[in-house]
Amino acid sequence: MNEVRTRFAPSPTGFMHLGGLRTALYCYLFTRKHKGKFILRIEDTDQERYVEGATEVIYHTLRECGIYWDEGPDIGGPAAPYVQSERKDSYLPYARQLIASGHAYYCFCSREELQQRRESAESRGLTWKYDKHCLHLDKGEIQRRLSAGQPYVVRQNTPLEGDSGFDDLVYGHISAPNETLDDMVLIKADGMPTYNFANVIDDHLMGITHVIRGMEYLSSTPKYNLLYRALGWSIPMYIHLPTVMRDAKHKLSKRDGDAYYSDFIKKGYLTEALINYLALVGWNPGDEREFFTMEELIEAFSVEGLSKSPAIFDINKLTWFNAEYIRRMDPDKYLAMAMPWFEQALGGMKIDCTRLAQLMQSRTEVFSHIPGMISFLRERPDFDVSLYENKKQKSTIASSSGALELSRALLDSLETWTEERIHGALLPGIAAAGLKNGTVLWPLRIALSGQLSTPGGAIEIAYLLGREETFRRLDSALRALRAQG
RNA sequence: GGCCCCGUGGUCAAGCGGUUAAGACACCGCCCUUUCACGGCGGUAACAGGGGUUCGAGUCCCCUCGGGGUCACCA
Repeated sequence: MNEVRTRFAPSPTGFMHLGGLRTALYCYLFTRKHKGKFILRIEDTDQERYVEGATEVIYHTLRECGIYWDEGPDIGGPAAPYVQSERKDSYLPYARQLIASGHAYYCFCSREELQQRRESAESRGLTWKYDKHCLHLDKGEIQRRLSAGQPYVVRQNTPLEGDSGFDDLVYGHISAPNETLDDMVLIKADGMPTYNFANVIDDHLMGITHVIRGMEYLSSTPKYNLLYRALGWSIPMYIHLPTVMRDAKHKLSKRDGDAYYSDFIKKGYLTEALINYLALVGWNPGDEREFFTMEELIEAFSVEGLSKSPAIFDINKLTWFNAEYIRRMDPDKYLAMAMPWFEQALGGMKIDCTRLAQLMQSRTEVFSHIPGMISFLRERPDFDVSLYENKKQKSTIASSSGALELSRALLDSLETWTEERIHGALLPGIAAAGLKNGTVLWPLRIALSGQLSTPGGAIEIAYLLGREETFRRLDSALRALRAQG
């Protein structure tokens, strides 16, 4: 069997979209699995859509994700160049060859004429398809217009009879009656090839054996196959991928503002978690495994595991993956990654960040959630005394005053402010008073934090806050309670 | 609208003619516990509908419905 060669062919029109990233991932996994060559090709035949710097974004996003190409614009290769705009002279000869063999023809219809005829057809309830008007121009007429410099495009001459159905590795047999196929434009008036044409030519010239792409190309594939045959080339294998959806009705789109790789990274999602999750949207390994390194994905990947139906991107599940990856992270790495978020929430506050990180690691789902979870350390929010009420802890607003006074008295004698000492002062004292731990520690935590749930309990928070701030908050809470009662 | 594709719980998704129809996320409950989170245990919840074929259908066929894609001198 010949070597597997695949390609990922994005357009440099913006940031890396998650749908595109998943396509690149599957393409990469398939290729590595089969020990083939993965090629990166930049499709920039549309000058107007070119975005400065977009190519670089593609490069570093892929590399950051652990997707490496064997041939590409920046590293070269036997089929160079790998940027379509640099290959523009190579398409026209093939178009001419197709014209000569009758598989394509010059078309001089202007956009206005086309629009008119299309509208006319549609108003009569007919489905518009290019009417092959220019196919019937005689040679002399064509030559005359050409020499007169009249603008033209080159169109594919699709047959009116027969069938161009083909077999897709994921979707199985796709039927395609030729009569439904339109004569698509191959060469635009500016001399540049259309995406459709350039794709076929480049895939062949680059020796692509397996075309892996989104299923939006499923219905144009028959036309591509006609081109391959007309040129006498062998048709690649096709692996079309189901769409990644935002919800049942919409695909994940750039407009949502939530679809770019960089958006997720900014929010504090980990690349590994994102890749792991993305791999599972539209593919399953056939067993119960959920956590995969890139190596394991390569090992497990198979076309049989690919699904045909569109899959909704579930931010919930991604977040769960992210939280799992964070929990499994080396504590030092967690501290390093969490630090900027700690600083954002705490400003210049002096605090034991190592301890804070220990408390936060199992509670962090997404890094951007951190500031909201710990900002109470910097400034205690105003809170309602009803927070002191907790049935299970036998804590009431009435009992809380006493609990706080007791806490204050027990802590007052402490000189060394460590968790161990705080614990050692508080718990025996609570026991001696004949109270339940929660009855004292619940209100204490509320008084110190001003909120129902916190990372860590009363002792940890008192420690993090430091002696001075702990007493300041205790006293303020006591005052509020007295004012109340 | 024409053509193409898809249709198992809220979501991802096993299942490839015979299963009590897995598992994961989410949700709910219980346990652990000074809150929350983690962890442990348990629970609610699905074959879009209708016809066939078959001893037997989520699995095969047809129709209906629902959804997506595509019909550009965009890629």
